[in-house]
Amino acid sequence: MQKKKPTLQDVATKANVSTATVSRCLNAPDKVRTEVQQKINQAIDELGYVPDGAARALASRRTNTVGVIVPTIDNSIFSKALQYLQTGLNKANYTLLLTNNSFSEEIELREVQTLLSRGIDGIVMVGAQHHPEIYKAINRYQIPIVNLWIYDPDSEYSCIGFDHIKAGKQITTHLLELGHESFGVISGTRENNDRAEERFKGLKQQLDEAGITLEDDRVIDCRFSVENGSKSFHKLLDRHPDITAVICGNDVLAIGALHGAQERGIRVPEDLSITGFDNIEILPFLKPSLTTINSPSRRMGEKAADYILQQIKDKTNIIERIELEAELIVRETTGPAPKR
Amino acid sequence: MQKKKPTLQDVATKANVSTATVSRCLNAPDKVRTEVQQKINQAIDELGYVPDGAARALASRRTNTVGVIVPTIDNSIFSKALQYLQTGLNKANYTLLLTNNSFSEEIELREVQTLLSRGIDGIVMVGAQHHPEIYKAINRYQIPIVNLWIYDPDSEYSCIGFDHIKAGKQITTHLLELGHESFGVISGTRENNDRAEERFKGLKQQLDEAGITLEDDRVIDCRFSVENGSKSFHKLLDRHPDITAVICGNDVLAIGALHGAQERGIRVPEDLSITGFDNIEILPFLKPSLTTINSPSRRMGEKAADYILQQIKDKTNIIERIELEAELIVRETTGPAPKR
DNA sequence: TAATTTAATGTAAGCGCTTACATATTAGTA
DNA sequence: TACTAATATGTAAGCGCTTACATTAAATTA
Repeated sequence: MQKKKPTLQDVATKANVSTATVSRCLNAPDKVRTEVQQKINQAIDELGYVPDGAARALASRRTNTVGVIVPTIDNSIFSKALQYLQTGLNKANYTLLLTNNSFSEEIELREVQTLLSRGIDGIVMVGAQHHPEIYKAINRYQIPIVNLWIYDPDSEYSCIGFDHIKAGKQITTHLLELGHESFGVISGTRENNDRAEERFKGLKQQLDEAGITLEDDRVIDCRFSVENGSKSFHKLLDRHPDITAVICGNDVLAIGALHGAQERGIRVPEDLSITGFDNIEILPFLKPSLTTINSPSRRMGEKAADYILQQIKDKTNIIERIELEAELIVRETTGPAPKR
Repeated sequence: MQKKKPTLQDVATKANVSTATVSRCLNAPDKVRTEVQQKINQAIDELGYVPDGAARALASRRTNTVGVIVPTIDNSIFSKALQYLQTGLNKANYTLLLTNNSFSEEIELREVQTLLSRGIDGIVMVGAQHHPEIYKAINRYQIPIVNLWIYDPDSEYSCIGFDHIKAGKQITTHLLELGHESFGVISGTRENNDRAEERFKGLKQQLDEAGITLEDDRVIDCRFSVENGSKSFHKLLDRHPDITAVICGNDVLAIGALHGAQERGIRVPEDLSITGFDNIEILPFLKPSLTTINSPSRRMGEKAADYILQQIKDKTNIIERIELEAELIVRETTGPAPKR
């Protein structure tokens, strides 16, 4: 057994000062004489003292941590944003606490409550659609909150991201311009996923404007996986062999669709075009490489860190709505619609 | 402004009991009369009371959280294990606190210190190789610790995983049996990554036994990315055009290598075989599909949860070393060595 | 030199909970 | 019925910090 963990008091005794001075030395060194600081730091080293986070949090009402909830960590697109978020927070001596909601509002609520109860100074979530209790709970704690990955000029809460309706329209326009008229959509899970839902809304609007009706059986909802992408592709083409363009909810589904096309001997893009969403790393290396939309992950992460830190520092809760651009990246899976 | 957050005391007052009773009602309900419980729960609901984690941690010396540090969250292979770990912990009402070390021992040390200082009841790390201060720091807190993703029968600390030397041998044996004699290796980063290092050791041993020398210029270290896989592949084949088998440190690198081969017009597996490691979801859908080794991610996650919870419950710190099997999955990127 | 600021440190009251111990209540036993 | 054992609740002392306020020492000013 080790000896008991040293406390602030032990350090104070050893350095012959009061606990208050040690505390100051740790939190506001400029308020303590250099000479005293040295004495204290030496005592800290000798004792191997490490502050107790719980006690500190209880006394100061701050934890120097920010909670983040993403739908799933099994997605490199979130991890990229998280990485920059974390880097930003670390610079300011803040720690990131990460959990995932598995695309469920109930789980998300529970996770938020855990985080709040543990104590966090700010919270970052993905999307704007959350369990109503979540906002209540967060408001009770008066901490800044930001919804990532979306942009809504009328949002009641701060958001940093891009306009998914616009993005959905963007990719559809690209296909319309190539002359496509018969569409299929593998949307991914739209339930509890406002991003996917809005992208879908956008593409549907754009098709409507072009005078193209998207019947329900040309749309397939499924969980995001390569396998589901492939299966759904087959389902779509069984129903509508005339489809020439398949819009996928994300890149993973699109990879599956591409595989499905190859299984059927459908040439991409000569016979049929496929689009993804997110721009994951592997896309340029696929054959054919995948047309997609790039999410500004890095900037979302950076801006989120800046925003949260600013709010914490100023003890304010100013709503900011930051729009970033999502960019269409045309590669080899999209081409002119085949002649009839 | 909302009214101030209610405390245990508020609940006690409202329910006309002492704070001790409320506390018991929350932590050991069977010690409180059902009638009183109802009264208390009603008060809790009406006030919207949520326990303060910091206060609870300070008073009880427990946090009901487990810290986990993975090299990077940008890897679906870790996320799968994490998912099952999280599920296991949640069942026992524990929360998972996740951070990443970016493959750096220094960052890992800092993250560990943050976690310890915040308060965690157990810690899970990946691999056995850590900053020496890490073990010291953890020991000081007397909490259970488990190293995931590795198996070492002589390990000083608990570990759950598989034998990477064996895995490295396994994949090499497969290629040797196919008649390959000229090898190249894209190992990925081996620095601060004992798993990659041991896999490399294993494959080298196996080649040695077969009387094949692996010169240094047949081995390339690089960060794990598709692009690096492709670049490294070209470098290898520029140096040694006779190479017929390329062993990659993980699947992502292997995908890059596969791409490199296609760029060079090298047929896989007719002219050259490629192997990966991890068995990520996309592999079966590649063309050709990738031969790899499957990591028992799910079982690692589950077992880690079981182990940690058990140790916390029993207040023990019994060292366990659990070996799981990593399985060779032969697909289309490996075939007989071409005839000279 | 005395009065007034300013800077450095100490004192001590909590932060919101848990828990050992004391006390009150009820059930069980002879 | 009186006594013991078991059960339920209350009392109050911390857990290890931060911080408002008090105190003291040093610097500045008139």
